[in-house]
This record gives sequence, structure tokens and C-alpha cells, in this order.
Amino acid sequence: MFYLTTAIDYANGDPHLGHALEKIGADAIARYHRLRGEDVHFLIGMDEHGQKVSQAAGAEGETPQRLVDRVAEHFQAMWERLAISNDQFIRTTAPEHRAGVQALIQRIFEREPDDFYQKAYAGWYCVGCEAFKTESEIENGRCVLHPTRTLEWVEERNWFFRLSRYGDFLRAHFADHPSFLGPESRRNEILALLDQGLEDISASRARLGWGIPFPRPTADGEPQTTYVWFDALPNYLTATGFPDPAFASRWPAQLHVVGKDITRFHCVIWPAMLRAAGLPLPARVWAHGFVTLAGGERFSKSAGVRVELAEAVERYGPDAFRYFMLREVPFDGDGAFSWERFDERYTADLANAFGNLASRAIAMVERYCGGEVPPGRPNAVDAADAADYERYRSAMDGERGYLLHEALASVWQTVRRGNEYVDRQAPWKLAKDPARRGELEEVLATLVRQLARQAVHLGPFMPTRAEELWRQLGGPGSVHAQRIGAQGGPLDPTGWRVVRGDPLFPKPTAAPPSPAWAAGEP
RNA sequence: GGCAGGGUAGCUCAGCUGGUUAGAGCACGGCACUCAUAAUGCCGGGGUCGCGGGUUCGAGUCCCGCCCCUGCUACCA
Repeated sequence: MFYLTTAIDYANGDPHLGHALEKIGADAIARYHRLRGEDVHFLIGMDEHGQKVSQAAGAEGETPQRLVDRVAEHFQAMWERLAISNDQFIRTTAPEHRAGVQALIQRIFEREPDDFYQKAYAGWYCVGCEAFKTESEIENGRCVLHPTRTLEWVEERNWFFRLSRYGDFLRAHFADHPSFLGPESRRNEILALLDQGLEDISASRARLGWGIPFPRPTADGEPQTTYVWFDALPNYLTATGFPDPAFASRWPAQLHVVGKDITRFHCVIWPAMLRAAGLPLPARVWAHGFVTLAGGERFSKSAGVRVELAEAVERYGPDAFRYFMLREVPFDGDGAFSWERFDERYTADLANAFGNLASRAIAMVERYCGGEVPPGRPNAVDAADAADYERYRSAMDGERGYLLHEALASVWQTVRRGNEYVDRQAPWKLAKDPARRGELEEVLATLVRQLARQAVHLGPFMPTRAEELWRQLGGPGSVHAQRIGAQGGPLDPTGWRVVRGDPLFPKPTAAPPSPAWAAGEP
């Protein structure tokens, strides 16, 4: 069982490029593991509690539940549009999640009663925000967001979780499991954090309205609401059905895909919570970077201008968008989005290099072989491709981390090789000489073998276009049903009947998007 | 401030434990070809390898100093 998750998205706005990058990347990983024949469970979801949600709802004159219902629909519609293949979609407002969170807390109370304790929390409280403010949120003694209001010094009693106890455990776990957190730079940051020592964290709040009731009241009798850490992070666990004993058939997760900004929560707080509950830890956490907007172009954050996700997806369709994001933004760091780069990549990589290679190969099989792929044996081209696919594999399976951009680059090495091979062999010349029929057939068979491999390996990245190529090649069944790795023998397309179709990636006809950028929130 | 990682062709980057004329892709110029979405292949122009010292027969690659950029330095989900 390969159980992987993405961070649950906070339901206070619609999905943007950043959300999409994470889901697309995780989807490629999930689909890759399915190609390897593994039993995959892929979880995505929404984080729907908290002050900001209830405030946003209040501002729009509706209930928090109605707001999150609407936002969740927007997210799910987008993931469907992007062909995200999640097996499950969890929402923290679901009754099952609520029950799971409370069960987890109870379990910690039972196993490690000393890990929860009550303490008066004191701090500057902003009535406008309905929340306590930290130093960084206070300027001149006033809340940055509500400078007209006066901050109140408020004390309330709530539950704390003894995170400080788990520093040694976490250090040891990191030492024993070098690949627990990647990439390396994030790992080093967390190790530095652990060396500083940990402080305890809030587990409940009294003034929090929109959330899961904390299972135990405090001594002053005030009902408590579960604070974010114990509400949001356990979604990965509650999604398995916990505390139903069957949860163990899926837990622990093999991989949490998260943004680099929340690695700390996933690599310190979450493991400590699980440890306290006596539950196994996830095998790995991968922290991806962010999509930035290219400076010096038409877009800039300072101008309050941003790229609309829907517009980017519609530009060349979901598959091309997925390709661009995962090729251009290294999955272990940041990368910029710009329409110019998007157009360049689309034209050079997808339309010219790859789409056209498929077009010319399929056209020649039709013209010279009546559409039936001639027999052929693996040759030097296959051997060279194999080396590229070995790099693809090591970039995808976590061996060196999750370097999706490198995997794509490896496939494009084979595309480059294919174009070079066609020109060198010049099958259109061979076709004019009946004596060279054998050579012609070998060349065309080689090309189709290459394309078939490319279709299979690009399936995780461009599921729809890969399937369309597979269909045009005359491959059996679905490209996504193919298996690579140990169980998969070399593909042999002999006898397939190719079907010329529309270009996989038609050349752009329209000019780049007009300056219709929307002035949004910065 | 502290810790960490970076500054290499117009753009995005590769250059492992120091060693022949510093590489790739895109973009740009020329040539070739015609199967193909006027696509592709080949050749080429283009870089004081952030700045200044030092070690060495020899440094983008090591050492010192400086400049600039990014991330982290815990209750925002």
C-alpha cells in the first residue's frame, strides 16, 4: 500500500497556482506508483475550521458551513479539471474527522496523561481578529490588521501539549531515518530547530468558535475547542477511518507532500502527536517549493497582479499546464511562472519536439506500412533510452528525492534522440528503394517503440494526452494500465494499427493572454 | 543578529573529491532535409565563471575578506 497525501488546503479562498503545483506533483507521484503496479491510495482535502473561515463567512453573511461547502466545491472542480486522481477527499468538517480527532486526543490522554496539561494562556487579544496576536503582528501596540482598535491583555485557560518532551525522540528519529524529510535543505532547517529546543504548543482554545470540541473541559469549566494542530494535521490519520481498527491497513502514510512553509508542522508537531498516541510515523515528508511570478514581466506581486489558475489551465489545456508546472518549477525548490516561458515550453517541447515526432512517425507508418507497425528488435536507440528511463525512475521513486522536473527532462532526452534518429535514418529515402524495405521497417518500429515508452512514462504527467497518443499508436487497452519496472517487459508494438489523429499539441493560434489580469489580493 | 544555501552565456540551469580550448536546453544566425504541427537535424556566434586577495605547476572548483540574493530562526491556517 502506497498511501500518499497532500496538505489540506485552507478554505478561505479559491485555488491558485500554488495549490495546483502541489496537487499536480503529488498526482504524478501517485500515478507513477500505480504504473509500478503498487496499490495506491491518494488523499487530498480541505482544512475548514478556524477564525478566518468564520470571519469570511460572517463578512459574506452566510454560515461557515455554507462557505466551506462552496469553497470545497470550487477546489474539487479544479482538481477534476486537472485530472487529479485522488482516491479520497477529506474535509475537516466531516463528522468522521471530528470523531477521529477526538479519539486521537482521548488516546493520548489515556497513554500519556502527562502530555496534556492546563495552563493559563495570556497574550494580546485583538477583538477585530478575534485572535491572540504575536509580537510580529503588533505594531506600536496595535494590531497590524486593526490599527484603530485597542489590543486587550487577555488570559484564558486551555490545554497544552507537551511537545518539549519529544525533542530527543525527534532527533533520534531524524538520525535513524535520513530520508524522513527532504529535500536536504529543509531537513537541515528542522535539525537546527530541534537543536534550539522545543516549546509546548496549544491544544485547545476557549475563544475559538468554529472547530471541533475538545473532548475535555478545563478546570474552570469552560468548553474548549481543538486548536489547529490537533484539528488539521490528524486528517491524514482520520481519513483512514481511525479509530476503527481497520485504519491500520492504510496507516502509516508512505509520503506526505507538503509546501516548504509547513514542513515544521509535519516533521515536528505531527510526529510528536503520533508518538504520544503510540502510532507509527509516516515514512516520508517531501517539502516542495513555490510558484513565483517572474519579475520584470507584466506580472508582479507589488502591483497586486496575479495569474489566474483557470486562465493558465485554459491556455493550452490541463495536460500542457501540468507539464509546464512540473517541468519549470523544480519539485525541490521554487520556480517562476510566466506566460512567455509557458508559450516557449509549449511550442518547443510539446508541439515541436514531442507532438511533431509522434505526427511524423505515425504518418510514416500509415504511408509506408499501411498503418500496421512492422516487426523490429530493440537496438542501440532502445539501449540509450533505457539509460534515460533509469534516471527517470530514480527521480520518481524517491531514491534521490522527488525530482519530477528531472524525470521529465529524462523523457525529453529520448524525444530528442527520436528526432535525431529519424533524420539520420531518413526513412522517406529508404522508402524509395524496395531493396531497403527491411531497414525502413526497423526504423519505423524503433520509432513506435520509443513513442510507446514515452506515452507510458508521460502518463503520470499528462494523463489525457498520453492516453491519446497511446490510442493513435494503436496500443492495447489504456496506457494507464501498463506496468513499468520489474514486472514490465520491453514494449513490443509489432502489429499495432496506428490511427492518425489531430495533433497532440497544436501550435498556438491565439496571441498570449491579453492584459486581462485581475487585480486580486496581494 | 545567528544558522544554512546560493551568485556560471539574453533566459533557466549543470559543472563530483582542483587539471587539456567552461557545458546543456531555450532564444538568436547559417546550412541541410522534406516523413511531419514551416516541424526536424547539423554547424555557429555569445560567458572578466559576483568583487578583491591568497594557496598551488595549475582554481568556476580550496582558503580569507567584501558585496548581493534566498530560506529558517515555532501557535497564520
